[in-house]
Amino acid sequence: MTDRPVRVRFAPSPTGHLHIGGARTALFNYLFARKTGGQFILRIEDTDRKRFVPGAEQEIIEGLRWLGLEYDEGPDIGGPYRPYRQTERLEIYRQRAWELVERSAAYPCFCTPERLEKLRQEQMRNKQQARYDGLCRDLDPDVAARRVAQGERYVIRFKMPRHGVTIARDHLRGEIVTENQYLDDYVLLKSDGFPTYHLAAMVDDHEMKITHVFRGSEWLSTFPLHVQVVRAFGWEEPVWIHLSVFLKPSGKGKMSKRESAETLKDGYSIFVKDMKELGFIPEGVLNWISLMGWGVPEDDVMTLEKMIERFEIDSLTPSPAAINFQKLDHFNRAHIRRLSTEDLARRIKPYFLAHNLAVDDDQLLRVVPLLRERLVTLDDCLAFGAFFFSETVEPAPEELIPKGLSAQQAAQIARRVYAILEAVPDMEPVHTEPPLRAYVEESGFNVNQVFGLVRVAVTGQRVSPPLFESMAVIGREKVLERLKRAGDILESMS
RNA sequence: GCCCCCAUCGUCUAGUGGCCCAGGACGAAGCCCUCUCAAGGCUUAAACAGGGGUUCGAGUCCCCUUGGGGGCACCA
Repeated sequence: MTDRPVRVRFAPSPTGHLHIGGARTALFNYLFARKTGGQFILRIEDTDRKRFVPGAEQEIIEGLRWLGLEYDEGPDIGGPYRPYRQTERLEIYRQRAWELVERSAAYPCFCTPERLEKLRQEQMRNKQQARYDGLCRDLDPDVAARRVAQGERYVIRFKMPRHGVTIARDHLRGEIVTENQYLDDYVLLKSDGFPTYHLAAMVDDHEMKITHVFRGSEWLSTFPLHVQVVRAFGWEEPVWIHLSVFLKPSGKGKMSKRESAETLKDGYSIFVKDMKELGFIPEGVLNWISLMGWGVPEDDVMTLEKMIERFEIDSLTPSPAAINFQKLDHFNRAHIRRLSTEDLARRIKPYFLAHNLAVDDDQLLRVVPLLRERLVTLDDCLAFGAFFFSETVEPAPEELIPKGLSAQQAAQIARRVYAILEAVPDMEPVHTEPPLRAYVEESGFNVNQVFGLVRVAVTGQRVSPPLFESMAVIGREKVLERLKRAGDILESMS
């Protein structure tokens, strides 16, 4: 059926933040489009006025842009099938709904919400499945038309076959057979004139010539309906691909609002908008979400290009996947490590600037190689390397004293190291390391004691990038200054 | 309650009837390297949910049970 050029779409509703589940749906759409040379479309499904969140559309667009998932048609860039916002297509849905009425595949329903609520209560009480009882289903079409003309409030319902079965085909699961008796006469057009998803999405997918529908498996339960609607119109069906859902890290259920908020405390998030601030890079996030619900044989650290190359809809998996933030860390770190020096420098510079550190670009370029393999998230650059750019460091006095030594011995080491480094032509490791190692030898202290002290003295911290390389970047003046200061502190303690 | 979907190491997964005493990755443990922290290298522990079939042969096909998930709206 897919001799048509591939056209796929990501169709979120602007009702909240763009989360990783949505991002992954967008990713798979994107990968498939790029893989096949087809088009990737962004469509905004904003027909629910009650849940509409102002700004949500913008957040979706920004999120996709940040991730690098460029679309070919969309509300902000237009395209041959515009508009791409459903509230701007209301007339189309209204006409299509009535087209179905004319084909006797749908009917106007005048039942009030109150009556439906009562009906539902009663069915629940009798432990029956809650569904429409079909009161308006067999109304005379002329009578119905007259009532509509008179301005009575109505919805349009789909006339679901009462008997037989509906066979729908999901690409990952095969045929899904549902007995029609369990299906309902779903509302297609609401009384406010807005369509429901069931109508709008089917109409748009058809009009926009969508060939493959990637969507969350929460749509599986209404899948038979959608297939029925498409068939009632006599349209060609797209290939349906229902993606697995994301479960919380424990694997028990989906993440709640509260749980989502709490992950932020641990430095993680399921919302794309938070990722940048948490120091994650698009490459890492993309790689992470791509591997939930997609089985790649080997070498799973991939760039977008690599993903496009390897993407196959047949290797998508239907089972739910638990979110694992440790993997986010892993992929983020792996991709940071792959960044060029210039690129990484550009990305971490803002973090230093935000902390009022004067960043010299040449110096930054020398810092990056020392930091690169130590960063899990971009903001780790501060914990690891703020001392490179700060005027002074504030070592904790007790940390200056190596294990097993007295303050006096420590002071002696600091003074001696100062003297050795002062005598050396520059701070390059070839000049600093040999004499200091020689000193370790003759002094009888061990490397950890001596280098540890120097590390705390010049970096202000116990953990840092390699000492000698770091000193070379810090520069002679600051190194000596900091060593002197450490010596002073230690002397005052002894 | 009813309907639908899913089911391999803790997690993400490979596996499409014999190549599997089940492979990779994350995480864990240990060793090596080492100026700290990382990175890197090597090694180890760790799974076919249970029960019935089908078959010469089942992780792979069928059924049941169990577990998990989703849905039962004039929300998407």
